[in-house]
Amino acid sequence: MSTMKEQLAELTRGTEEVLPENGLAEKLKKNRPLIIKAGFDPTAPDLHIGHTVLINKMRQFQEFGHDVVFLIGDFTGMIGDPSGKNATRPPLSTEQIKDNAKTYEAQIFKILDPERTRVEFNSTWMGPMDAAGLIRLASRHTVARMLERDDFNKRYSAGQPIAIHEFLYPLVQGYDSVALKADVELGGTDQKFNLLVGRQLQQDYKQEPQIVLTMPLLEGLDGVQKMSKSLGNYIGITDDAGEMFGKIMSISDDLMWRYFELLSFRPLSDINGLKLAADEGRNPRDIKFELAQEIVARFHSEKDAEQQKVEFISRFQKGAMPQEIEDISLQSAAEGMGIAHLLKNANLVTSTSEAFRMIKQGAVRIDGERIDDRDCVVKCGSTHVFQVGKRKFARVTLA
RNA sequence: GGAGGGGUACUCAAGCGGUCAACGAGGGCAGACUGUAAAUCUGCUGGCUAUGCCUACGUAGGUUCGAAUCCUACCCCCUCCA
Repeated sequence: MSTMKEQLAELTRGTEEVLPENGLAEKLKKNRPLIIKAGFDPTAPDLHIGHTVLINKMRQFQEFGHDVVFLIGDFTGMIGDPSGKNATRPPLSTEQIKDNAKTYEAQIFKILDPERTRVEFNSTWMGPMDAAGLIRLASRHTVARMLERDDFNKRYSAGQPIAIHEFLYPLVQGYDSVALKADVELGGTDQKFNLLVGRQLQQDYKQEPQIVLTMPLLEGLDGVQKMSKSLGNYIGITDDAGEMFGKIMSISDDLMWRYFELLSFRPLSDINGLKLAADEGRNPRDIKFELAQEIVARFHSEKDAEQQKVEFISRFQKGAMPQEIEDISLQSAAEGMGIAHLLKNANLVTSTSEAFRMIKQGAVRIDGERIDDRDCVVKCGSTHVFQVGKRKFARVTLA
């Protein structure tokens, strides 16, 4: 059993903020399992490793014997949030939410211990609440305080509209903490305000307010914008091992350190050692290997991680063809098929126009030989490896 | 309810009768250089049965030899006033 001090050091590692500052220590002094809450949106069951920053933190709490609640905000999901740009986001059905929850579980249990994770839905208590209850809840907070929230504030002073229901979302989220009697709530830095509303509501409901612990939002592969599916700069936790390994290897050196800090389970002393090694001339690429291996091992296996490293070295350091190339069979009515059509039919490009463009730019190879002739025809009864760019390969048999 | 502003490709943003598949920027993709890093340079960035054709500037019509550009109606968004 670790001392409280050690616990505290581990639990605050990588956090953006802990509010109030000494609160967590106070809670830990209680010497009982704390209730740790973290809320998730039911509409996006496909997690990427950016989300795991938070889940990793949940895991740490779990390791110290605390109770983790994975809260799915299905109530708001059922209403459907009409704010934002894509106005017609359809409300989710109960069925869909159940499916999404299953998907969530399959993904988060690669990190969390299922035995010690409670999955809850806020519709459990929000569903039965009537209009009077909601108004009572709304009376706990003032417009002025709502407007303190940064984004509301900006929109308000910029004369942009804020719909009434947007004020209700933080209240509902805060009420979730009341319903769960949360001791600690984890969230991204963007959630800070909402998490603080939880504290206030708990006090109103005569509970000891939760500790708010915010985690930074992880930058995406571009290193600038936050990781998100819609920006396409993400590493999905269901990505296959090769893809995952490759994506990690493609990040910049600066970003690598950020990922070490937020994604690695290795102790800080280890990471500092690696930084020192880099300063002394060790190739950052090799350090990146270690990161890639750790992450791939987490979501796949040690064996996969090792294999991907070997594969990576042969592919990119020695310029070999990939080990596994998808086999595709195509039929042709004529005696052959034009290269552009073949590439399109093999899904190496999205259109024949794109195929022509790629050829023009020297990105297309057949069995390693660059193709310059856009009218090149591949004869039937042959099998060749086609390549577009550095990463797309297919072994096509033309019948 | 009234007044005004606006809807252009992945995003922002020009264009306001032909030379517009649509300037420019960002993003993305590809090539060179590398460590599948960054930075930098270059090219590309609607589709097709491919040196031509087809579809695209909110939607539907209209004027015109010709429209993203003009007219009409409609839809949507935003701001201000009430």
